[in-house]
Amino acid sequence: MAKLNDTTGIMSRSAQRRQREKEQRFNAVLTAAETLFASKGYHQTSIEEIADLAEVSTGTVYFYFKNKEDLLMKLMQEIGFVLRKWLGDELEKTDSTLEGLSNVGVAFLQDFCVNYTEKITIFFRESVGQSREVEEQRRDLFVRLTSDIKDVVVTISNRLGRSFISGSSPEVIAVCIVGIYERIACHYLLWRGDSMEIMDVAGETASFMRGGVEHLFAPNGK
Amino acid sequence: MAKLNDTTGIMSRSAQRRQREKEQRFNAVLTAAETLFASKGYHQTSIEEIADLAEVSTGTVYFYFKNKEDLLMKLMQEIGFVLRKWLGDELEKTDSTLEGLSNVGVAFLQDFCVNYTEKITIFFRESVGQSREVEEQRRDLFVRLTSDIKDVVVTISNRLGRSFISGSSPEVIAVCIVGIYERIACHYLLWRGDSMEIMDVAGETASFMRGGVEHLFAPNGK
Amino acid sequence: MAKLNDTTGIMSRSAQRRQREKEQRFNAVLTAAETLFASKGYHQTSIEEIADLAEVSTGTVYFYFKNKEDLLMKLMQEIGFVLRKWLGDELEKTDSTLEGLSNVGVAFLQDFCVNYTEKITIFFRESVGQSREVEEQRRDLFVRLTSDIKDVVVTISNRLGRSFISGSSPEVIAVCIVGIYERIACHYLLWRGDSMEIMDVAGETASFMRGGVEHLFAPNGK
Amino acid sequence: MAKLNDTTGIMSRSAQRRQREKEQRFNAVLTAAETLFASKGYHQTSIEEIADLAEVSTGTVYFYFKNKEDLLMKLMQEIGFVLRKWLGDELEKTDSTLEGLSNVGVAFLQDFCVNYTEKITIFFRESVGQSREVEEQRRDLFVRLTSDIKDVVVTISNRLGRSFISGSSPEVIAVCIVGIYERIACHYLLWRGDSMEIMDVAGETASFMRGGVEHLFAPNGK
DNA sequence: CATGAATGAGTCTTCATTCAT
DNA sequence: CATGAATGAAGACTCATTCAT
Repeated sequence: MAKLNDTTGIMSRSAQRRQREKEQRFNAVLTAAETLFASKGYHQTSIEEIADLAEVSTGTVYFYFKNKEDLLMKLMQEIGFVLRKWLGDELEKTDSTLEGLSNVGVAFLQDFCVNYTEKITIFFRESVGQSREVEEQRRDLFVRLTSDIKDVVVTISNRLGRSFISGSSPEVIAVCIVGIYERIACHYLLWRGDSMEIMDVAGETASFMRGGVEHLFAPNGK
Repeated sequence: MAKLNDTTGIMSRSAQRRQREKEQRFNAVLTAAETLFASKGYHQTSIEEIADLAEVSTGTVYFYFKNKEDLLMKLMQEIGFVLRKWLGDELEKTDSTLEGLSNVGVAFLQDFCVNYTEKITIFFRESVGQSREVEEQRRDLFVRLTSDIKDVVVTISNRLGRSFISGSSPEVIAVCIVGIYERIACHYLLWRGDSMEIMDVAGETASFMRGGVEHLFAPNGK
Repeated sequence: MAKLNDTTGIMSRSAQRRQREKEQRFNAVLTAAETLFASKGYHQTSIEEIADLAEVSTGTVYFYFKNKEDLLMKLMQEIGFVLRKWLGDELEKTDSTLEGLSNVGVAFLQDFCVNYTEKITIFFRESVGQSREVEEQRRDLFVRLTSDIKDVVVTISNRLGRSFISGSSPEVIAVCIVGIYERIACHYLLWRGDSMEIMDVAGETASFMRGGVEHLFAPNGK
Repeated sequence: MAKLNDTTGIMSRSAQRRQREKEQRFNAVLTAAETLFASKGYHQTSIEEIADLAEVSTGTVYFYFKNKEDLLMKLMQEIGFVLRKWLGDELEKTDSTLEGLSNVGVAFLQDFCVNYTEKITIFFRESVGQSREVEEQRRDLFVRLTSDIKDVVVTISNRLGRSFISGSSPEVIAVCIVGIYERIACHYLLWRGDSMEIMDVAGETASFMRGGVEHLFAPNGK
């Protein structure tokens, strides 16, 4: 996962072990924070609780993270990394068709959200309305995701030989898609806590998305 | 706006005035909280700051509101009231057509969000990830809005003599619509802070929405 | 009971009524305070609660009493008055014999404490450890009661033609007696809350007291 | 005195020192609280004052004690421990005679009260009429002391081959004794603040007590 | 006189952060 | 490096008291 100091030089065995232990500690703290932030909320979680769960001291937390906010920032980075990695992989599997995009949407709800509920919770709930820095990073991640999706949408349109009704369409589409999946996930997974239901609605959600995208294609030719 | 004690009995003039002043104070505090929560954030705002801005003492704040959380709850109530009132009025103006729904979407971004940016900010950002009670109320409001929209969608489909691909479609549609408008508002208004841009994208957003809705109509078979 | 302004002059009927109402209000507040102080404790009782129970406003409380402490002071005065009145009456009934003193002791536990539990609670518990003024008044009442008892003890000894082993004996005896009855009341009534038990031990307590007094008589030498 | 964590395992020297310092801090805070509670009163003493006197920060007070009430509770524990330890030691010195009991009574006033005036003040004054928990602990201590004394009284009677006029006599006697010494201490030491006088009355108090006890012995008849 | 809304000083309490060992 | 005790600024909240009506 995350690397702390990528001092990829020659190292003695013991130095390697120490290096490994450091990374383990770093990840232990990060994981503990993820668990607690998701279940109790960012403000309701104290550094001491995180340290306890990670089986380290509070001081150690501050060795790896500048402060509580930094912990959340690093967590967001990790979440962003995992999410975009997943999205990239999924998108690659597709053949740049609307069908493929639909499949990714279904997979997002049925696979990603179900398996990474904590990450989703932090991204969609706990990181909201915190400090300016966190908000900025949150926005960045959203922008990047939007951009990823926009690119796919553009690719799809090219492949189909279609254009959009305006230059801003791809972005609007991407933002809409992100909004749809955010709220569907919140509504059916975080609030209703029902991973059955989300399976059911995944298909319809994808249909809705597809309909939206198609509706912004410019009238087809001639 | 908000009424405190609607003791609409016989009252002396002076009693009426005092009653009025009480309501004014209540609203002054609520408005101050709205302003500060929206600009600085809920946690970054202290009761003292709210009191100062409302030109009352901290004690007065606690006379009208049980505690800080209660202030946020009452604020959410007010926001919910205004938002649903606005939505209800707008929806009524439409003739239960997709065209009408699109217009409401446009108006939401171009009118409501621009004129009530603070309310939008609190609803979409500052009320997120707070205590269980606040989260519950937030969810309630979302559910109610979703329900409002679902009803319209059903009405439209009836009027068109069309049905949906599944029984859950109207709800999925409503959730998607809410998600779209939430994120579009956040993206273009709260983050970019550009009320020009939101004017531009309002139309395309409405188109996307319309496409999504239509795509969940069952094939219009004979 | 307590008089507020003893303006015993000529008064119009309405003035008399108003006077009466004032006294009623004064007593209502005092009684409410007594009830609440005894049941919830002095510090746990707010002026507002007292006002509510007395069915007046907080402002009215402050019209009759300088402040919260004054309320406790006046309450102590009332308690002191009732207690010393009762004691005086009871002692008068006796014929200045040890037997008579014993009877008073029994009556104190069986009658007074049972009928005036709230007053006892405030005197023995709630008035303890408050401000300097209250503590002083408490001490004064104790001193007065001690003095009352000392006088009786001296009278009894005179009547018996006996003297004490030292000049300070009567006072020591009185203080001991007060201590005995205070703790017996606390132990069996306030803590065990059992008014049955206190009936049982009243006799033995009186015996103990009697034995103590007699033991401080100087040897009945020629 | 008080031990915090009696981890009597193997410890490095420095760990031992740190452990010792922790206990010292704990005791410093406890002692500061004792001093201030006794002199200014529980409610009139703020945590900040205690921290100042103990030369620590307010945070440190909360590191060792859950809250202000806990501080009082722990103080009461300590007082109870010291008092019962002293009483146990003194009673052991006696040969279970009334004479011995009298001596303990004298020593209580002349030694204990004079040397531990603050503890006495808190036990007899400042811990009264606080929260339910504190009152409960206070009662517990009283009950325990009463029980200790009851046991001695029973032992004495056995040794003398005498019985009491009723089964409840030993307890009544014990409660009376506790009451006597409580009030004598308050009257002469806390109120008059005269440690001379208490020396004088100690003997007579003991005589009174002795007379009381003897008077509850059943007639020594054949 | 009675009312009850307004006041604001006073406290407890939390907890992120630091740093000596 | 890890530890965890110590720090202290910050803030929520209470409630006795006042005073305009």
